[in-house]
Amino acid sequence: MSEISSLCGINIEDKRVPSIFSEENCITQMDAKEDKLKSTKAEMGEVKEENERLKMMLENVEKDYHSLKLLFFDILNREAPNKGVEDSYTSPNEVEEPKFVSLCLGRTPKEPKKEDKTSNSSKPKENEDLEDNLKLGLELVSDHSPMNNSEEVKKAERGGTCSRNILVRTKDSVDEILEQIPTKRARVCVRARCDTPTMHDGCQWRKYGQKISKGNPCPRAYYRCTVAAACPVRKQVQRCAEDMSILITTYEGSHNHPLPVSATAMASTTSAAASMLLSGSSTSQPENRHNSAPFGNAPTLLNGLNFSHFDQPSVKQAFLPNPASQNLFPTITLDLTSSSKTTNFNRLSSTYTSTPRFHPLSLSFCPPEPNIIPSFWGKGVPNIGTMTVNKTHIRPVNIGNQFQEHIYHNCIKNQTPFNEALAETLTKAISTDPSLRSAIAAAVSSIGRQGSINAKQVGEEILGSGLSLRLGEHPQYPSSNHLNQNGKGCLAGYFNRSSSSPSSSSSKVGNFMLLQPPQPFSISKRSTLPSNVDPINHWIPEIGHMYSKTTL
DNA sequence: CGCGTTTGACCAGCGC
DNA sequence: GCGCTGGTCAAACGCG
Repeated sequence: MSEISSLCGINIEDKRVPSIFSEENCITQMDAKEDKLKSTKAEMGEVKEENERLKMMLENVEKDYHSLKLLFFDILNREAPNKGVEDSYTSPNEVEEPKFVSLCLGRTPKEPKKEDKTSNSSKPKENEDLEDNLKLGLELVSDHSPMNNSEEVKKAERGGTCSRNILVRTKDSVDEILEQIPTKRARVCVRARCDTPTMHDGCQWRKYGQKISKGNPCPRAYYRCTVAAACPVRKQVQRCAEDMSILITTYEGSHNHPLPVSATAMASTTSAAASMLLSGSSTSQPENRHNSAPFGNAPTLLNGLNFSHFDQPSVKQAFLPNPASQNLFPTITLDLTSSSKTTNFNRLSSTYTSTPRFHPLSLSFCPPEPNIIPSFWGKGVPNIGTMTVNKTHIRPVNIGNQFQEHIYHNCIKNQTPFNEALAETLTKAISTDPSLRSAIAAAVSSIGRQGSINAKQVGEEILGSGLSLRLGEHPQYPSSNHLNQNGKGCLAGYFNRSSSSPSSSSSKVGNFMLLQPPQPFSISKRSTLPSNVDPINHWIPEIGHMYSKTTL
């Protein structure tokens, strides 16, 4: 009763209750309040149900998160021995599918500077770094930690936080490990021919600064992503001093927001490149350093792409607009130009004298020698797709990918022409490496945009015309060897195959949408990984990672 | 007037 | 410690 009375807002005992309040009025009001109470209770019930549902969802998410963690470390544990093994290649039929691909380009705020301050006053020495990398890489195999924790942290910080190595070594503490994952911050440098001040990559950028950097008369512009308020992604844009038509765009960080479809191509490119970098940059084996070609940093063929691994102390950074600062971060360069020759690596390499903490990777689509391999992009389109073949550049480099070795072994063991080996390997690479697929897709998309050609059109041209991308048979190609000229092709065949799969995240055949990275899927979807999710690419938006795993 | 760009100042890291 | 350099900030400016 007291409850009801209180609900009426009337204090029955209150002597000040006006006499005009008749009992009838009070009862009417009480009825109204009771109705209100009932409705409130009903609402509370609904809220409780909703709460229960949310709890269940949270539990599912936590379960999923836990299982993913377990899976993650299971993969790491299985992958660790392979990484260190001298020859991880088994057989063409046993090409290991990529377990997962991290697309995190470094989500952490600008912690390195602070950490550097507090970690160790002693300055890093390149040899130490190299040794550190080597040590850490070996520890991946041995799972043995000769260093104490503080040393470990110092080394990690000085060496650029090789989080993956730390991961393996401290796998007992999963949460602690996961916290360290984002500490490795990668940069992706994209070189592309572009007439406009900046490359159109689909994102919204706000310029916040411009500087004249040393060694380049062209100013460097600094941009922030403005798609989301707190997006940490930044990019630096600078014209190449050697060739003003080349625009060097360096991306840093990962978007913390859904990307526009038009932006996913470049984002996936940089992410894929960064994932390659992060997955392999720390596991260079010493023999690679010593057995390198005289070029040393000669681009090595990986997945049919020119992949330079600058892992020699003498090798300086190339193509990087800000060599000094970028040493703080692992950097991968995607060369989407066609003019740069292999020699550029040498020439530019000597331009900079700083010692990289990280050994930048260059993912080049350019021919080291002209006319040595068919380029397969059409005229009028920036020729970024020139697959390069040059035997002298082939050497197995353990950068976390077996494809290169695959090619190598195909050539050596099977006595097959390199080009055929490449064709076979590339096909397999594309079919098994989602990051590569994404990179190629994005590259093609960006071609379309840069060349004022609709990417969709390009894709349709390529896919719809039944292409002939027989990479190994360049004599069949005329000088230009454009992919979209005629014929049928491995790439097209693959893309068509992949797109025809009902489980593919994007289903448009003959449209380059199919090459876009999978759209972020919701938590509820992630918890069960339904069949309509791309079984290869799983985008985890919350942590900015793309997991590529067929059996997640 | 709002938004984006420009540009000089400031700060931090690094090498000498 | 000092100077150089890269990166960032923020006020001024310009444009629609």
